[in-house]
Amino acid sequence: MTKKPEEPQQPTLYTPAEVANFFRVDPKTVTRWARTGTLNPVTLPSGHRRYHASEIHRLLQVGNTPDPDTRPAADGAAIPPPSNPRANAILNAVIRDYFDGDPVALIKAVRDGLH
Amino acid sequence: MTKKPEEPQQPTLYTPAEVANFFRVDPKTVTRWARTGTLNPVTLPSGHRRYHASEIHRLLQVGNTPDPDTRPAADGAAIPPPSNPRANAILNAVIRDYFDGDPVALIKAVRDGLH
DNA sequence: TCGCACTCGGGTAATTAGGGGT
DNA sequence: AATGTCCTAATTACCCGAGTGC
Repeated sequence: MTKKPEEPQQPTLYTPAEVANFFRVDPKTVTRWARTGTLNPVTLPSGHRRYHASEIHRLLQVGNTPDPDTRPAADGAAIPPPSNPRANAILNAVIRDYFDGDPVALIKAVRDGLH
Repeated sequence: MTKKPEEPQQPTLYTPAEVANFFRVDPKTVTRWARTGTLNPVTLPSGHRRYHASEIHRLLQVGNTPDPDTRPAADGAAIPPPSNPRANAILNAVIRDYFDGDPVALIKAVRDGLH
């Protein structure tokens, strides 16, 4: 982020319009899905919504390997990214605010979200 | 990160770009939130802003449905979100931006920070 | 001191939410 | 029951130039 954007990264959150295009429906319909609980988006302070890419992909049944989102190169992924002090700072804050200060809990959460 | 537990933990501060990535909005929007009082950032002498991680995390979880509601168990699902849905958006962003989209790399980083 | 990416402003076009009615 | 469309108000995105951070 404060680094370089370089490649067209895959967003982890989608806008209503993007989701609407994926499903070929009106954005209004996407909004209804959110209100009825079909989708669980992130809500901005203003009330606007952003939809989890993983959730959208799952519903689109793109659940194959070509999933453009978080893809763990299970195999010998050349060289693991170097430890980033910035990332460490953020992770500490996340662990403190979301996982009761327990790093293991975070690892579990991420791991559970993988297979 | 989880190492060097010596000093009193300083509050983690996010840049406008980082906050923008977490919410999938334009950095300008983050600035607007600050001006309208939605966010109470640290203001540098120059006028630039830095946002408290705790505050961002709090807003980020407002729109996320904390309840593990009944989800359509679509088999062959893609990568489901982390078990802690409230940390979903931010963790995915961190994985994407700092760990080359590789969740395993994040886990390693956290694990290495434990001892 | 230089360079580059980022952030600050404003101004204007494009999206979004919400309700109502089809 | 589920969508698509019309409307308004509110919010957000992209444009610019200038200043700041690292």
